[in-house]
Amino acid sequence: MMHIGRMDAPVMSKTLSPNTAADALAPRERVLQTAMNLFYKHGVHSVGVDRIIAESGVAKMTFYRHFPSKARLISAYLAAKDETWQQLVARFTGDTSQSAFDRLLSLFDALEFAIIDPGFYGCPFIKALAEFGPERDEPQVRAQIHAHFAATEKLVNELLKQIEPRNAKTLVQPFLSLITGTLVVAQATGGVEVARQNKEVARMLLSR
Amino acid sequence: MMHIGRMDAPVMSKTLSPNTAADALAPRERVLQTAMNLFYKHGVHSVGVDRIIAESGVAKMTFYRHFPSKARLISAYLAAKDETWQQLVARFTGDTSQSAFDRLLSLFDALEFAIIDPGFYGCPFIKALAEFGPERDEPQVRAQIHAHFAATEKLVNELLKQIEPRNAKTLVQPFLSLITGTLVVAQATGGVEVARQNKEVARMLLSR
DNA sequence: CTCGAACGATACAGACCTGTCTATATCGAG
DNA sequence: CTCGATATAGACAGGTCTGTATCGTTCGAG
Repeated sequence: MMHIGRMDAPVMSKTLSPNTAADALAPRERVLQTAMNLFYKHGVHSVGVDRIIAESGVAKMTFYRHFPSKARLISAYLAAKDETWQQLVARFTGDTSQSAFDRLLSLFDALEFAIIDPGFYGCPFIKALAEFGPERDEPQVRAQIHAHFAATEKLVNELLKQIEPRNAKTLVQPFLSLITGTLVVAQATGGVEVARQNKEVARMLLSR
Repeated sequence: MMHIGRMDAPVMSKTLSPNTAADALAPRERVLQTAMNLFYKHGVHSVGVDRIIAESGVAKMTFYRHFPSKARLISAYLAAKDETWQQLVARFTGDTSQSAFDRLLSLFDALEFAIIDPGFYGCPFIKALAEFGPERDEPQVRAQIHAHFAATEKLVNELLKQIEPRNAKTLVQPFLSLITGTLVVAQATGGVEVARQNKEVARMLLSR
């Protein structure tokens, strides 16, 4: 349920000494890296496997050996994006010696950190939610998307219950709105100041 | 700049008396209606013109007479979505006899009205923003998307300047975050209560 | 050294994509 | 009635999509 990718992990079969520099990665990692960039930038439905295969410099059969279908590659892409996001969140809000108040506010520092990256093009899961509508196909992908939002909701809910147990229920979704809205507004405007401003708004909401 | 669609508007060439009921519309309107539903539900890139032509019961040449390319149809789709949204906003916030405070809060009633519709699948422009990344193609479509967000920002900014002129600048993007976040959270969770909760949050922010 | 697994290169199948073309039918205006 | 505009029906071109198949090569393990 957690790991979508394979476990065999050839990672470094040949080229024991790093050859050139760029293409020294194992084929599976080259494919995944290329897919990460292209899927995130252009959307999963606008990028075909042919392009990923060409730009990753891998044979088609090698691609299909590691990812039996495009849907599996999309799953691996979302799983990797989720993992980096969870690590970022843990880095900013994981210090349990801090107060829940500070930890929740630090979530907006994590947003700013993500947004300030020049390679930021919006939240991958909001974009994936837009590309996979209420169809019945690709249930695996849809499950990953919802799991991501559920995890964020759980974190916010637990922190809010420590801060303001009485108003936690009515504040969870507003905080989720503020978080997702930060990412959408940053994507639409290209600006980065929205994260800091929303952090102050969050502080006000918690300090009534 | 405003109108993307054609002006000729055949609308009712024949069938002066409404024939059956459903397919009594002019071909152009049938195509646009079908495209509205399919594009909004499945995303513009997942739906081909062949399907729109088939489901609208129109000949291919008729389609291409009214919409010289798929991009033009997407433009017409977004223009129509924007028009209905602007009408909804005007209906809820256009009463200038009310206070700017009440008008801005009414915007969240408009959101609730939109979300409560069983055919709600998220904000068409957030979804379009996700499907049209930072590419250089389709500049017309990208311009429409940004014009939509700019219009919302302008409205919020003008209302905020009347309510709290001193803090308007730092509140515009938080309010835009709250608005877009409302739509994303409603899409992701399927719930409708987020609109009301965010309205109360907005009230708190304006009543410090 | 030999065998087998992984990889590269490329051709191929069948479906779908956008957009064009031809031929025909209908209907209102002059 | 005739003409022109608009509609239908459907074939077609050229490209792209996902996924499979074929043929070598490379390289490490036994």
